[in-house]
Amino acid sequence: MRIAELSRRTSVSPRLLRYYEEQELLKPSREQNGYRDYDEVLVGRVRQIRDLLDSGLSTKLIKDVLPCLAEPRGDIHFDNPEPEFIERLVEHCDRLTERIDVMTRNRDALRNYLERLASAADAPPRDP
DNA sequence: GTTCTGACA
DNA sequence: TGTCAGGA
Repeated sequence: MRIAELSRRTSVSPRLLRYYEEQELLKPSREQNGYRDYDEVLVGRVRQIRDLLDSGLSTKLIKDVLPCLAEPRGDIHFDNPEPEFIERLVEHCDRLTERIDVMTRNRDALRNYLERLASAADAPPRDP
């Protein structure tokens, strides 16, 4: 499919899709006229890139981790054992854990407020 | 009409 | 990231 269709199906602008290619996150083939030709499976890959980016991972790290995540069940890539790489991933996991904790607390606080609000509505204070 | 690359904000 | 230019 061409860039416009992938863009429509992933809600990612053509500009960004070209940028992802520039960062080597995607490598679509080309039609004879030079137009990018995206494989069906890339729809899922683009969404995965979006999720990873949203989680705060850099495009550089995503580039290295994508092939690992894309691997079929069980298989693990050991060809990239660089300690630096592992360290970055561990750091990111830690950051995510921290954010999840913060969000969980915020959600619980809001939920609690909402519950008290509902209770107050059920048993309103008697009016004069 | 659609996409491409490069450049600028 | 969006947008514009100048081509194909």
